[in-house]
Amino acid sequence: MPPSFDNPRTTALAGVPGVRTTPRSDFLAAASERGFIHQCTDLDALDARLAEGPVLAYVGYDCTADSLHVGSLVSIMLLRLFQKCGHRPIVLLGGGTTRIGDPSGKDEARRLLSAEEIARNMAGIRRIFDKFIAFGDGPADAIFANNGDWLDKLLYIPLLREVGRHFSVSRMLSQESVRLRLEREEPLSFLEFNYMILQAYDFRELSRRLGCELQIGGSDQWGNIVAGIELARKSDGKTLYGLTTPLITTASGAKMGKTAEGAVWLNAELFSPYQYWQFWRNTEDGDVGRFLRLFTELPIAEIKKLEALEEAELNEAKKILATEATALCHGRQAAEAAEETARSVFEEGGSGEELPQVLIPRKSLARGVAAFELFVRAGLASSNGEARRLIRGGGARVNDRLMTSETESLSLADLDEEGKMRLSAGKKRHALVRAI
RNA sequence: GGAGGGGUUGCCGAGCGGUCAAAGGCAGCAGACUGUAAAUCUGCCGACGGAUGUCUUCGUAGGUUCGAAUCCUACCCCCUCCA
Repeated sequence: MPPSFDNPRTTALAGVPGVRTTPRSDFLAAASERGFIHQCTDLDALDARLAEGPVLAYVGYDCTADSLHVGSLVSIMLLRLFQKCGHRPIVLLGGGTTRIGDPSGKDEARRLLSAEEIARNMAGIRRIFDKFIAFGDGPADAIFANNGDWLDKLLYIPLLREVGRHFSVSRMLSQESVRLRLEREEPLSFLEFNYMILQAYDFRELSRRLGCELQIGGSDQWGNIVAGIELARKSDGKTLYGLTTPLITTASGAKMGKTAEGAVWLNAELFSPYQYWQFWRNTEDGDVGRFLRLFTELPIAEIKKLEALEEAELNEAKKILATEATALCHGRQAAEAAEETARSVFEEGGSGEELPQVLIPRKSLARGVAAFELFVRAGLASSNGEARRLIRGGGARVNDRLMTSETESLSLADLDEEGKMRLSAGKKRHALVRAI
């Protein structure tokens, strides 16, 4: 009996209650050991297939922003692992699907993006992958694909006749992404409703063009992935596989990836290596082991030692997590520089070179600049009002001196011997002001 | 097409002629406590170079009124039921 659409056969994992299988393939063994696997359409069969020889797998990323954030990192790390195990990853950029908008996990439709925005976003996203995955023409080199290459050319009537007939509306309505929206009485346009069909089409297309057999995605992609598997089975008689990664939340239940600065982006221009390092350094205690497994490549034995550290000792493990994760995304050198800055700032009360900097003309500084304005310029507050409140609330410091008046102005006299001053918003967020 | 319900500050959600920059919750920021953690408690949480001040905000555009998120008109969008 083939896996049903709504409730596919999910095989229990080694190490998870209800053990049935110990994966034989390197990839599944490592992926499950490190906590990457949430659900699989047929774990035993996939395992057997992976053990036979190299497989192609894809993950799709829509181009809704000019960078990806840590939410996507789980699947990126899993693709990286996949490649390291001798298989071939395909990174599918959603040049076509981004024009539709995936309703999965969203309460409302996104604003429609223009072709120019999508192209710009795609370029930004593409750069990220070069850091994590090796692309090229070799047998294990990864491939970039753009679903705009085929989706943009589709014709409506032929699509309906050829693909539409394989889709049952009642099944589509029962998909979580659709059902939740309807249950909440939130709007769901026909445009968005079609997203799953196009994603299914992508999977079949990649299987036809490149021989792709596996789609990996976040747990919210389950329905879309299964739809593709069903389509390929019905129209091509092929067996494809789906594997989802868990949604990563913090130990206290929050969705991971939000900080004072907003989303944790993977592009250095949007989120500096130092900020990135800080993000990982501030991991909750209960998440350290899990994050080390997912977001670093340290051997499991070492991770077990690190996560066993207690209380304040655990901070050492967090530093290793931060440096290793940052090294993967921004390079070892940037990671070590960030670590050094953090050491200087937090352990010596100094100021490191990696802190965000603002340059202020010497002239205006000579005249005196309102402190709240400098806080805004330094990115420590998003409006003058917010900066004022920060000062009023006793959270603002200049060179470690607590600011007491929100109208205080800062001048050349506040610069140190090196011609800089350090602004702090709370204990963790710092920036340097330099005169030019 | 018809009938009904609805669009409120990042989100959820009260308000239904003045006391409303708009209750409450969540998220966020800061303080205390700590370990750059969590939990907890406290304060802040539209913008504006100090304001019992000004401006912008309650789907959009008009209107009534001394005064509108609250009333009226038109329009846009969403939901439910009927056709």
